[in-house]
Amino acid sequence: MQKQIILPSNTKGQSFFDNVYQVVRLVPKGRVSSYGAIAQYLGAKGSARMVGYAMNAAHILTDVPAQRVVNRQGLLTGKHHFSNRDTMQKLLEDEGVKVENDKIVDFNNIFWNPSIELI
DNA sequence: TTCCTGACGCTTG
DNA sequence: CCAAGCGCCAGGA
Repeated sequence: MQKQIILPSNTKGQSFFDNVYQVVRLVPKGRVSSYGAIAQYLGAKGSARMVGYAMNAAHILTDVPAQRVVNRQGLLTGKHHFSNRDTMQKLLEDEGVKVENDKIVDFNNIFWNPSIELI
């Protein structure tokens, strides 16, 4: 039921950012993804920065779970962009994701890769 | 239009 | 293991 399909061809006309938001919205609760994985899924392999930049803009949107997107090491690199320094961690832990020292515990196990999870 | 700035990631030393 | 360098490219000034 979580498996949804995002057609790249359907993103035509939309900005790269909107594309990113769609993927982020599909990250299941209790799971996390990475900037690079999302970028790769969108066909912008070396443009993980763009995903991060998109998250910065997503700050104003309420339906984009930006806390579920971290860097490839599982570090909460974007925590400073939330209202409070610990908001990101709090949101994650509230979803059952353990965070220790700004890093997601057992990151490899709860990592959600759109290129694999989405068809 | 050009210049600058990034919530990144990989390679090297 | 840690640090630095480079590539990536969409927006805003």
